[in-house]
Amino acid sequence: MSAGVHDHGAEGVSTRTGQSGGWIERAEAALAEAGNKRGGARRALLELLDEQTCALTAIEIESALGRGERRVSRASVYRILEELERLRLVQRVETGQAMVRYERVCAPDEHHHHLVCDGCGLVMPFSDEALEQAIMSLSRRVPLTVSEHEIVLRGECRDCAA
Amino acid sequence: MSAGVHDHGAEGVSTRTGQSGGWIERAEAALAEAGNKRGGARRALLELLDEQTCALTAIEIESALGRGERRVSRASVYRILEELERLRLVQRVETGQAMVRYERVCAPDEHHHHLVCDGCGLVMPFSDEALEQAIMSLSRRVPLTVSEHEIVLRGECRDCAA
DNA sequence: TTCCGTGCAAATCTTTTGCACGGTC
DNA sequence: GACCGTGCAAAAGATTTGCACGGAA
Repeated sequence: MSAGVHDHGAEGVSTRTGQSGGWIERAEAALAEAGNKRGGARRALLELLDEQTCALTAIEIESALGRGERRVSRASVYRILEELERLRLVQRVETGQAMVRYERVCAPDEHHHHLVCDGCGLVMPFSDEALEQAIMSLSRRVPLTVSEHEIVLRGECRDCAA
Repeated sequence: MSAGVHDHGAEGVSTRTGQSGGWIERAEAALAEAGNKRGGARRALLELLDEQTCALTAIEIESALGRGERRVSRASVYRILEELERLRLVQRVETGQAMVRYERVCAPDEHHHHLVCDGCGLVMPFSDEALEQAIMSLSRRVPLTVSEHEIVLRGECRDCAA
């Protein structure tokens, strides 16, 4: 089937670094549409998120940006992420690690979930068609108008098991 | 199939209040086995968790106990939950609501996941056999020795939609 | 008697908020 | 010029830790 673990050479699934079908452009357009002006901090954050393979915490984002040429204050990181989440350009990921993670929302066909290593904290994306089918079918039978779902598998990664 | 939403009169699934196949007894035994002495706070917390239909936050646990005859300090709530989690008698549930929730771990056939209403914060348990199958199958094809999984469906509950 | 369980208060850490300045429109 | 975006510092919460006492073994 399609248990695609991204960026790990497994059964062919999209790698999602960089060219993301113009996520940044889409984001900037949506932001403008929503009546926002441009801003350097937000631009830097968008570029960082667009390069990511998987979800980052606010702290990781802050320090990643600190290393580059455009420093961004932590308050701005949170404010910008909040706005992006509202516009559904970014989504939160709860990995059970005491801090929320954020990642860009990509095209539906790039929809994925997460593997978390309890040992080292590594977070990896994966996707599986059968799982999505089960979720979709389930969503119709539940007393809730389901708008999103999140799945996390926890365990021990290969390095930690070695 | 079996999209069982507990305690909502849907297609027959276990209600899980009270008689839980002796969860408290199992817990006390495991605790003793691990070299712990007895304690009033922990006993009260165990009884509370055993009565629950679904996951509670530490704060909710503290105030629920505060209303009863045995008050328990917040620090103890966290320490006890931590110990119970280590012994796999309790599990954390990340509902994306800024606070971690905890619930007792019951028999495998009572294994369930959660529906969360974005409107009012209501958390409901559900279980689905097809979903578990998909997860099990998937777990074998992933570069991680999977020990647990967590699924959250978010949306709008009937009351909030009305 | 020894050691664990618990309460209390202080410390940590993530996330949020208030305010002021500077840039965008 | 008006208003938004951003940095800084303080505030707000949840969770954790240090310490001392009382109960369990």
